[in-house]
Amino acid sequence: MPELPEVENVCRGLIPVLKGRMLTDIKQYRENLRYSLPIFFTERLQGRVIENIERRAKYILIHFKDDSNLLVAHLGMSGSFRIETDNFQLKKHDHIVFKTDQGKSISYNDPRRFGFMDIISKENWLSHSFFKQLGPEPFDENFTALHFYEKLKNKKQAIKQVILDQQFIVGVGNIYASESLWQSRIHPLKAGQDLSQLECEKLLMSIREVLEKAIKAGGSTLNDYHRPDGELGCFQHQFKVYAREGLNCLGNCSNYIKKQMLGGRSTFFCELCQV
DNA sequence: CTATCCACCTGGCGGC
DNA sequence: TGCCGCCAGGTGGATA
Repeated sequence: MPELPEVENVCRGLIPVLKGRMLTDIKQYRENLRYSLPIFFTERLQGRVIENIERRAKYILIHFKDDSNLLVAHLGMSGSFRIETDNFQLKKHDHIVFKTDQGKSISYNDPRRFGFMDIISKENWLSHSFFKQLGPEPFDENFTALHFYEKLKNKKQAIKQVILDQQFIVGVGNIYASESLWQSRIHPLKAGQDLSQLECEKLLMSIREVLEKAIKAGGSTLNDYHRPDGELGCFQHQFKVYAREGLNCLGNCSNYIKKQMLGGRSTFFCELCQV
């Protein structure tokens, strides 16, 4: 579910409810999500005042006032937050519930438990194992098409797998990889090192465009993804290729969308439009 | 180094 | 109705 646009929307949805608020009560219903939660997890967050919430790659970072620690959350495949104003009812797969001094409850729900949370030191957080290997943010203006091209030079891997690699560029997941490649008319199986400089420009531009549109649409809702306020994303209605196997290509051709497994992930594309 | 497979989990769907 | 296999937005470890 959560690629960059969804995580970005989650952060934006949490800010109005959490920023400046004190965590007055934290309940933890499991010892572990994907990994073990840190010891004294609830105790360490109790009474903390949230200073800000930001996104790095697909991670959510929660900063506290007068605290040298950072709460880090990753949604995995099925994690979501839900804000309840009153009469909080625990739902299936609610694993952690934060209550604020305004009486709002924010629950972290994650059926598959591929998500995780940790409390890490704020100092040198960038060198923490979560972050030190991450590639550039797609919207980082310092990351240019030329950098993209240079970085691709020795990549024999299929370009779709390259852009899914968070060490190459962060935030692109399985949906937006297929969408960006269709947008830039590049075949997902093309070797990274075979992309021309022009193709790199088109692809980086497409990644930015697709992610930007998806953020504005509130992300994509497949199954049960929702924003913290309960609103659904609607970018799935703008998919050009993802989950459109056998349907007509929306480019200037009369072809249909093909689906192929690549590195264990389904990949959607048009064999005529994408070269 | 790279590439491939697969494990981690639950749930939904289609086929029989 | 039920059972079974397959698939799902991500990441990271083992293996060749």
